[in-house]
Amino acid sequence: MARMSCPRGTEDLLPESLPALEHVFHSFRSVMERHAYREIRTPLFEETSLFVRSLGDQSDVVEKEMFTVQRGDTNVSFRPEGTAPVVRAYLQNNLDKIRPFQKFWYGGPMFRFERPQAGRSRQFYQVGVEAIGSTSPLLDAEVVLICHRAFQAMGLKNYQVHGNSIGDAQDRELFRTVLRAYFTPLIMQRCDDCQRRIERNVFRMLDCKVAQCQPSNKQAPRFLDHMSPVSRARFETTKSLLQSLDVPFVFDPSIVRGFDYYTHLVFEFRCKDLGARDAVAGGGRYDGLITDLGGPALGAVGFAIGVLPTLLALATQGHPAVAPRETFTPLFVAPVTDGERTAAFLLAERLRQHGLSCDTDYEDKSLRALFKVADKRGIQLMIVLGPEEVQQRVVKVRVLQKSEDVTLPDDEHLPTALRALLAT
RNA sequence: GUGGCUGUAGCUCAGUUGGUUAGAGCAUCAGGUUGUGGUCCUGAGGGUCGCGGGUUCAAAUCCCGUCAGCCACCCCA
Repeated sequence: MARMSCPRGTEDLLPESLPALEHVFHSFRSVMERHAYREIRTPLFEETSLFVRSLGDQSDVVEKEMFTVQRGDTNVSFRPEGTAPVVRAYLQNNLDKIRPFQKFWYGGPMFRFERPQAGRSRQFYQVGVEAIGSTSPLLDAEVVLICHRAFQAMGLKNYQVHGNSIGDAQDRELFRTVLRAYFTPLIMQRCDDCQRRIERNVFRMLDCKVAQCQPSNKQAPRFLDHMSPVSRARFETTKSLLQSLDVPFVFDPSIVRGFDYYTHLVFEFRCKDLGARDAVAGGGRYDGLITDLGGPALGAVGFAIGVLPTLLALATQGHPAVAPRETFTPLFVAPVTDGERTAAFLLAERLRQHGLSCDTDYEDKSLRALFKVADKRGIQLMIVLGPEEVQQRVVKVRVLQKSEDVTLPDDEHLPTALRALLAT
């Protein structure tokens, strides 16, 4: 039988690599708590219609990237992103009536049926926030700021925030018409993709990388010039606030979100130490989504950080917290002969009952072999239990770093004595 | 979904124009020291050369297919 492997685009996170993941999650959580965001957990799958309604039935994600399960008349999909589920939970639990403004954070796996490449897999991890119930431009700035603070806490360097405003739905409808009018006479000069995009997603044309499309992009109308004064003013407020807070924010008119529910601020954090796929976080304001899902007209803004791309960037930057490493256990009980194996097992268990992290041998290894293993694992104290120790009701403790042996009575004070030795 | 590159031990890689039992370093295990680690020395285990087919007296090596990984698109958190 062929050896099994995990499905394409998924990976096992082995014990050595989990400290890196924890580093990201812990940093994120502490920044969120400082800013009064509260954790929310939604199911890993939702009714498919939630994503169809929120992302749009013709978006690529809905059309071909969802993991969908049909059983009887139940049709669910593994969540491809975190925003729609949180908004759904907000509305379902009547939070819009109880306490309309809430700041949430969440973290966990998302799923998309995509072709895997570096920083992109079929099960990927995100941490993110959704601040629901306010249209304040201060909140726009806060959300970008805390993403920046989160990356600072993680120790990431070399990144910039690329931000843009796409106005409100009205602004965008207007601009769509303006852009189409501009591009239509030039369409024959554009690449094949752009010829499709003019109908499907005309905003993407501004972001086209094909050389032949560059000249007509340079002359293209700018969104900011066609936006209502109110929309433009709120973007200016957010932008200057961020600049005064030393957030590395740059205006980038090519940032365009694919989903219809986005309004006003859209942004992406990009790290230079990644390849072509250089985004480590993305987000924006989505004032349209809550009504799309049947709720009242409330504003909301959020972002999500890609955990694995962030880890990749931290790794190339040589950040020590993300290097693979052994899990730390300070104590090890080593039997000298086969006669003490059971006693060693029981002693280890007794120490654990006193709150000490402790391991012992399960492979019938020689004492010499146990010391070699202890050294590799960074054990601090080796508790040696041989025939003589058992007879005299003592243990011999080797302090590995100092190469010193200490004999301690094996009585009710042993855990305290070991704790004292660990502290030195 | 499209295109390109790669695929030899757990890892990093050698492997001469196709030629006999496919190698090294690291890692693992055991021993040198039968109650003591980090250094050193000795030895051992581990590979149907991604998989399938073809060419050939002979294939890790050449050809085709397939799968997987990587890279770039498409698209996007």
